[in-house]
Amino acid sequence: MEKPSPKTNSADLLNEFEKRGLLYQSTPGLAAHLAQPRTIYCGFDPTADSLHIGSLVPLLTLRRLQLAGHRVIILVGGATGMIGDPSFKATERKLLDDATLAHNVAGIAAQVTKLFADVPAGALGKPLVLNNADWTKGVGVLEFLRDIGKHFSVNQMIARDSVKTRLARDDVGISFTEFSYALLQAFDFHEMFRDKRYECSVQLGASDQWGNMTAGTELIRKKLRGEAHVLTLPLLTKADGTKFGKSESGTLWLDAAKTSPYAFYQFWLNTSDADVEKYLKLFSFLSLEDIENHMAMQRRNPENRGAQHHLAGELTQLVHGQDGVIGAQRISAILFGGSKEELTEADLAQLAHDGLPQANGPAQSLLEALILTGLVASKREARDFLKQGAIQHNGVVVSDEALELTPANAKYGRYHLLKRGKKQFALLVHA
RNA sequence: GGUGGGAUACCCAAGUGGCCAAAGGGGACUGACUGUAAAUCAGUUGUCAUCGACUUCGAAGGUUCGAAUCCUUCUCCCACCA
Repeated sequence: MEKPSPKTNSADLLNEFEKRGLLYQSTPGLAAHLAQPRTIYCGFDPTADSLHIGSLVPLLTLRRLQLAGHRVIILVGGATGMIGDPSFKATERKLLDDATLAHNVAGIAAQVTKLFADVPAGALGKPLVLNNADWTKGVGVLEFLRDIGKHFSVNQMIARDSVKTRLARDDVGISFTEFSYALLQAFDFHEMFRDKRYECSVQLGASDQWGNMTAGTELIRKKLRGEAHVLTLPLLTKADGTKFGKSESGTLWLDAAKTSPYAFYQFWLNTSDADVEKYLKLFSFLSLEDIENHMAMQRRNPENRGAQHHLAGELTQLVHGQDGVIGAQRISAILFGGSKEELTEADLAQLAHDGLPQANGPAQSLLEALILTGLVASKREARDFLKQGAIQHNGVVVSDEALELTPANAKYGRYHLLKRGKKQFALLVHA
């Protein structure tokens, strides 16, 4: 990794970023540059039709910048997505076909548009969502190699750490296609810098993008004699060393249809004590003073998990809106509040309505119901869980796989609340 | 085009005729303890079933009583050379 450059502390905003742990590296002179309203962009690769929480730090940092009076561009990589970024990746990327790519670009564009809908326009205007395919598609190969490729030194490119990972391995290599990714990304920056509609002069990205990003500032300097800057965000880590952003159910998407607001809320609520302060600083819009207050209370009464509650509430609000938070909190209160025996019919109807994993069906065996609701992957696994005492039916541990779930033993003649392990719930509802 | 190497379960990786549903590690999950935390300890981790059966080691054929392991063809990947 290239060494972090000296950081200026002349601008409050960057100062704040640094205190929050949002600033990893930046180009010299960034603080002075940001003294005036600027346009700042960050790119997102359309590897799926929704972004996931891994993209939340850059997205929210863009939000901070827009709120501070700058204008931000969310760039969806319709063009670069065809290539795949090799930075620090162990193996060659899978290429996506055109239809998938178009679908993904559209999905992400809609998503970020919604996410920034409530942000006010600054001196330069409202946030923009762009697709780099718009200016990349029409460029010919010869033109590109001649005008852009000429400015890149292969010697420098292969010296980068982000590429070395791949060059060093003896079982995989790197294709020229992937190797070219940095050129395309630099070209994007160059185009948005040059275009009078954007005059984008700053790029934001994760720390693993440093090489690709500075390739852009170099290109702008050489070709346009322009001044452009970059700043990178630290890679998010967890205190116990495991990977951030995964839960039992897999990737946490920002799309409510892929990850329910309830599951999203629960993810943040389950943040460990060791990580919650860091997350509040990175993700929440609370001031540093307020965060310190939360943490003081947290240290006095860690079992209340006040900091986690705030984190979960604020982020669910940002991503899923008021309705999302209310639903998620309601389900959480019902499921983790009192005894399951006390659930009212309205509670259960609410759970079903708020998107708890559920299935509708006639009377059937417990084993079948577990599979139908998706709580278990196979009968084999279901028997395992039953044997281990990990399955509850309406609040009671059950171990008989043949137990018939009928309207007779359902709550209010309709609802079977099933639980696997400590936190996985699902409903079987009779029509 | 030439030479050599490789493809094993979620991932990494051992295995080179039967003792292989396949070592080991990671990850994940479950139980205990707790605060829906962390750490720790114990267990589970191909599918279906009562013993047991079935499918799986890049793909398709073949040899054999028996194949992840041997043979043939094919697909894909990598390195070096031209």
